[in-house]
Amino acid sequence: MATMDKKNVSMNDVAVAAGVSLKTVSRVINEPDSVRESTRDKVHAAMEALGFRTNFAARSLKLGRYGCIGVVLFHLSGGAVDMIDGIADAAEERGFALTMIKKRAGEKMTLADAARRMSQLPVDGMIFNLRQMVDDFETFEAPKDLKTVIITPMEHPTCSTVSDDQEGGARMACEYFLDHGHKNVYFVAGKEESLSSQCRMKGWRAALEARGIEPPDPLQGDWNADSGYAAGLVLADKPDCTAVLAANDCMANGVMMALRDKGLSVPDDVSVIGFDDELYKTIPNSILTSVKFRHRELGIRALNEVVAGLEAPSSRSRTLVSGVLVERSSVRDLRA
Amino acid sequence: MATMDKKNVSMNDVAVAAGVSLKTVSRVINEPDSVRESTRDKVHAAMEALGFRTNFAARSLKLGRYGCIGVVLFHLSGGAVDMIDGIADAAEERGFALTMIKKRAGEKMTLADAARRMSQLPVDGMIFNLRQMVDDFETFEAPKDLKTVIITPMEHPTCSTVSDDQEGGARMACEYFLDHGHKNVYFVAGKEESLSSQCRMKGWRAALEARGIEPPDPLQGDWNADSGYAAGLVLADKPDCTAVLAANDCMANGVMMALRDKGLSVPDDVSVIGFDDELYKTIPNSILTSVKFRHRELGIRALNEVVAGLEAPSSRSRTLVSGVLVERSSVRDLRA
DNA sequence: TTACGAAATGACAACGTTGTCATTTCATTA
DNA sequence: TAATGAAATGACAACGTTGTCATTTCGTAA
Repeated sequence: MATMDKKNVSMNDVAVAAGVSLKTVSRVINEPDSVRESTRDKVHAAMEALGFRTNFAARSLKLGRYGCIGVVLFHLSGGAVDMIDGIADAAEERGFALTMIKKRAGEKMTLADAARRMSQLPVDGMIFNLRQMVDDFETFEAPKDLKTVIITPMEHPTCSTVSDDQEGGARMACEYFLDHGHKNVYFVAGKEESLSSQCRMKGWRAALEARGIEPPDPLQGDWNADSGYAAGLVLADKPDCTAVLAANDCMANGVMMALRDKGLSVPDDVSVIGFDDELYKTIPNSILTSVKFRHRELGIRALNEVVAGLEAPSSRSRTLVSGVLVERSSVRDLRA
Repeated sequence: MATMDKKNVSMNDVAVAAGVSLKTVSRVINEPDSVRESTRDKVHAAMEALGFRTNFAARSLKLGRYGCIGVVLFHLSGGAVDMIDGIADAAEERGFALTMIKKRAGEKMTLADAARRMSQLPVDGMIFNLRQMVDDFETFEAPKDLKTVIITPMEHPTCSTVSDDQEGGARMACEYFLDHGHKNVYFVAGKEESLSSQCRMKGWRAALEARGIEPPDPLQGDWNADSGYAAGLVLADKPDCTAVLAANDCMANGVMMALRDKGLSVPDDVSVIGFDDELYKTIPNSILTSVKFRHRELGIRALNEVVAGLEAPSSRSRTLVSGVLVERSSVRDLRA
């Protein structure tokens, strides 16, 4: 009555039970067509009965690959969900699993640290999600045998990178203001160390300067609504302020609330554009025009780039995923 | 000049280069104290020179374990970020990496499917993040050699589960209303298929019934502000409505906006409580009292439960992580 | 029936580690 | 200096797969 269940059922156990050779079991799994149907059935029955599952370690040792892509999260923010979603879906589709590690809060992790850790894990290639500066960014060289893609707005000298076109998105929003007859655009920045905020600011500056407009001093925020509100109070007192670009929707909302509290109307008195297009989730009948980035697409591209690099020892590439301006009614047309 | 760089550097290569035996190299890595310092240095030098990194597959094949915990995302929502964050941090701390797979949109994945896929991957135990019902929930049995923890508000007959105490959180909010002198509480639900919404509703019902109050019909929402706004318009017309519990903050905000548009004041005329405590990010000077769940803690608990099950072949357990009522000023005290 | 080529199956080595046990080297004491 | 035991090192097998090549079985035609 005592069924002695062995710890791990191996192919050999299955082979013995089915009365065939080890190699035949292997064939049933990897090239079933090369095995006679009657034999196949016996083997399948034995596998079922014993509860066999192929051993990942042995298999990948033999094959020399894992079928896993590493993901290093230097930073895990809200937008990261959709990106991970994209990475995971694309991986699934191409038959890969993900191996994930994360920088701990407070911990200092360089690209080299991440690469070192990853290369001890079951991983054929890797993706770094990097939204802030890191010490060895310029000097880092990826392991030659581990295709590495970095998700970051910065260009890297040797690694492939993928990014939202944050700068382009900001430029687009600015030009939208200008094309609607606005003569100037104020900017509310996100957290200072955030690369996203820096890029958005850069795009804003570039767009204004391209039309010969001197950019006013940007206002410093911290991504949250309260900092936007504070900025809005300041802006409400500037008579030349007709257009405000806020580095995200929460701050944009803060700005709008402050303007309203100061007796100004959006968009009649002041026009506002935000980023991320997420205000509609929280505010009913939201009117905020916003630049939306396709984070999911970003993840998909990153994963595809890694997988491509696995097959062909590809060179460095740079992918930009453009943003989309979601138009609502927070921008007034000053022409005519 | 042509340096022939071998594809993979093995311990044997290092051993030859350092003039020691294979086993000595192994020892330098796994039990450095048992190796004379001079030898150790030679080996380290050789490892450095050749760029040696231990082979994950071979190592885990020999050891019979991977040092990885599997995470299955049946569902990837906003709150999941913090949970993943917790899982990842706790894993890091205990020296584990994560292996992740995700249900694709539209795909049908049962617990058995997930377990089957995972057991072919490098994984010592696994965590399922399950926020909706799944066909084989009741009948599922986890592989005996793979400790399985399910993050879900439902109790499972054989697997350990971890969950926010959603029901308790809703009860807490309700009682808070009642303790402040309210005679009844209306409820705005989230998406119908969401277990979170169902549990929150259950807690709301239970709290009212416990005080002999007949719960009014709940209003159906879809998590977004607009659906909350619609509910708010309806509630504004109910003279007996002094307290509204909305299943999340976005809908709560929608309710508040509708009430305001109907000329009612929060909290003077109607009191409101939400869930998740995230409105303050989007709304400046937010007054919304909200039940906050500690998703990060949830992830940590889940991971710890898995790891504990690895060491001691533990039995089934059920962990509830309590919520916290973040008090602001959206509830009026009707006593006195 | 026999011979033949193709299809199906099997024996054995190899992947790169770690565990077991045997052997060598070293420092210490008589 | 020789004897002793402890410390350091090494030889070899084993983990569970897959690749290579040899062998057996089968169906078909002479």
